[in-house]
Amino acid sequence: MDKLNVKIAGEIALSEAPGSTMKKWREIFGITQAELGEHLKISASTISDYEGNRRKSPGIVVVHRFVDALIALDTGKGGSVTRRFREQEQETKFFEAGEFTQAVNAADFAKLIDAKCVVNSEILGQKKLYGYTLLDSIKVIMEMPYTEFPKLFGASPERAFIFTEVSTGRSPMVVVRVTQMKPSVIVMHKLEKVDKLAVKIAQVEKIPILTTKIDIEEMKGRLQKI
Amino acid sequence: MDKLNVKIAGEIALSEAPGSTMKKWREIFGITQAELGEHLKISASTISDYEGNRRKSPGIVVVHRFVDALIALDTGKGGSVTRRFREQEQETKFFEAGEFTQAVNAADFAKLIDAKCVVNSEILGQKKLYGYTLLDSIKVIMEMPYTEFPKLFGASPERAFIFTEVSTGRSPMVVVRVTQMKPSVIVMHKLEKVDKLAVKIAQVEKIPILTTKIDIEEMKGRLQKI
DNA sequence: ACCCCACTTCGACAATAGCCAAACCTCCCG
DNA sequence: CGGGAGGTTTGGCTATTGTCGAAGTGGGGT
Repeated sequence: MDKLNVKIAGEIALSEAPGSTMKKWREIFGITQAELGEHLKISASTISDYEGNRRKSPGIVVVHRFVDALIALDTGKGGSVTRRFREQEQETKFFEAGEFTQAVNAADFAKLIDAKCVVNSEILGQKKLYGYTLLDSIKVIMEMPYTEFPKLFGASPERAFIFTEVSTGRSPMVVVRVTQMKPSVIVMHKLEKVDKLAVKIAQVEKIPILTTKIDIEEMKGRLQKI
Repeated sequence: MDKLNVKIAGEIALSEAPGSTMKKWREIFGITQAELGEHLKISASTISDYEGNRRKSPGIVVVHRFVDALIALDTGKGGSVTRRFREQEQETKFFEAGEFTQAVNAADFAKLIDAKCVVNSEILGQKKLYGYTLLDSIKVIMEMPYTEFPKLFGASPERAFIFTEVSTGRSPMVVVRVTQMKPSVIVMHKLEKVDKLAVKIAQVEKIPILTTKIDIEEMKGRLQKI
């Protein structure tokens, strides 16, 4: 059952003037009484009766059909309203952080996620991780306001940054270079060969770079088990 | 209108078997038909009629009363169920963030919320604020998962952290000291005298501390106007 | 001025909700 | 075993809902 549907239905059901609430939602969806009536196979005047609060306690079946009709008609038109509400619901998520309950050695971490160390492998074993942050590199770079950057650290800066949607791996490293964010380890998801500048940055910053090809959900699952 | 109420009402309204859903919720609340009936001044058998789905489309007024009764009865018993759901549903409710549309000087900000600067007042005028974060200090320390910390920053780290429910002000400052969160200004709500260690931390971190006694809702109102 | 569209208002009527009381189940427990 | 607590079932009565169509209102647009 969809959250938006439940919300609309709930609002109508708890309203002192259910009809007015129905009207509000119909208008939000930009649907005319006639359209609605046609879809529901009832006359437009019936809709108006409801919206005018002629029925003080419409049955929930009416409410149910009403809500479904709004969604269905909206979907038929491209679903713009529905989409807007769904988007509103989920706060823009640029990243996902997780913490480990105990320190994890970076080399063990690499094994866990089937990763290969492509840069600075000699210092990998020295790094400890207390958590990880999964980031969509495109989104981080293109959409995330720079003021959000400090957020990426989560509880501890001693963590792995796992970049997804990387092409050459250069941009993520540039970001690491020019900002305060200095993770212990960087994982590039599904990266073929690492950009030269990226390698240089990693060396200067003394951050090992790992690459892995396992599925993201699979990876999250494995990390959760720590 | 409360979210939990809307959710229950919405679920009932959209259910194929509304009575069963009503029953489910009554049981979740651990209320007997008799209790419910008494509260609603209808017979228990009527409740059973509904729960047995004898009415295919109960009116929303019935649903409304039903939901209200559940909440009221639960509240009368201490509100444990209600509380549990609220906690479950809003993990992010540890804090409330707001952004200003323009930079605000910290000294002006202090005036706006009737605050007095008790530490580092000489640098107050140098600080700029782009937003604020209201936090319940007890909750933040006791209940907030580490992974939520980064969210506190909102759009910009140059903001005021307004701690409510403070006793001496020491713990919030310790948190600031040991984590990455370094706001521009810290406001302690209704704090009598500031703890000595807190003062020291503030000096080390160069963060002014303000205190104010105005009502929180009043404060939110004033901040919204910026 | 005229018309169309979106919407409102209202009388009518069959179908259903809303409610009760009384009888009936079913555990659980001393 | 006996009884009480919690729940279900059913017939029955009245108040409302669910629905229509016809007639009416008001704001554009041409």
